[in-house]
Amino acid sequence: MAEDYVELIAELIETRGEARPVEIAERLGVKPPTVTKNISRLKTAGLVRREPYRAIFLTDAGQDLAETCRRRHRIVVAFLLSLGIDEETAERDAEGIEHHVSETTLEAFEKALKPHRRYK
Amino acid sequence: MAEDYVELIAELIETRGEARPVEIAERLGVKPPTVTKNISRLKTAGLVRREPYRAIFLTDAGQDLAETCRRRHRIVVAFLLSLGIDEETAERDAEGIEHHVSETTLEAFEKALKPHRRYK
DNA sequence: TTCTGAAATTAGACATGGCTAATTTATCTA
DNA sequence: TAGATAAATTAGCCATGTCTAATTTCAGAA
Repeated sequence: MAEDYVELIAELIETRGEARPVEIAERLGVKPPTVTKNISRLKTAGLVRREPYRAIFLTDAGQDLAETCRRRHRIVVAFLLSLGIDEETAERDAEGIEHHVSETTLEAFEKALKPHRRYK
Repeated sequence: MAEDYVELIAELIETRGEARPVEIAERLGVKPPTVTKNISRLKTAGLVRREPYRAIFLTDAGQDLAETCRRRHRIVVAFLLSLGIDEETAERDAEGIEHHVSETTLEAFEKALKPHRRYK
């Protein structure tokens, strides 16, 4: 859960300027109360900083995790695309796969990708 | 959960002659009471047939699901191996990945694999 | 500056999947 | 055949992640 949230929060901050529960709920396909509860868990875990009714920010730890997740996501998507899979499927499958890929496998994906230069 | 269970039950029946909770617990890394509870859920779901204190059998639906899962598992493992990943990592990662791979991606894996002929 | 509508939160319920401790059942052996 | 032991089950607890209904807060428009 944490990974999906910090990844999305980082993206929202980048593209929208800030991350709001209502946006997160829409993007993750859950209801706002679920987001509120999960954000407070992330806060307890030291991944986000925030005051009630305000926008959500990532702590340093949160940013690190987000960066790790986004790198994995990028690599997995690029790899699937390099196999000829369509973008929508690649995105959808990567979402599920990225949480289960070891560093070893990720490196193998990168290596298999290198000659193509279709990512980054 | 159901997929992991039926997959393992099918394998145990094949290699051991029968599937017992204690074996399942060991293989999945959970405790026996957890297995009892989950088996009864699988029974409710129509995937297994069984009487208390007896071995576990798959219904037709359970066998179909097991077959589907095992095919996916085989393909994913073979594909990871074909990338040069070691067996242990391939097995471990496949365990997580297989539940998130669409048929489209699975076919892409098979296709990428064909020239190697290292599976089946 | 007040009020209204959207966003967020709280409260409380539910399903899933895990655990420990205690009990029951089945089986094998003495 | 009677006990002992290993397997299985039951009871009851916990954490996670979801929901709906009700309430609170905030911010912009009248």
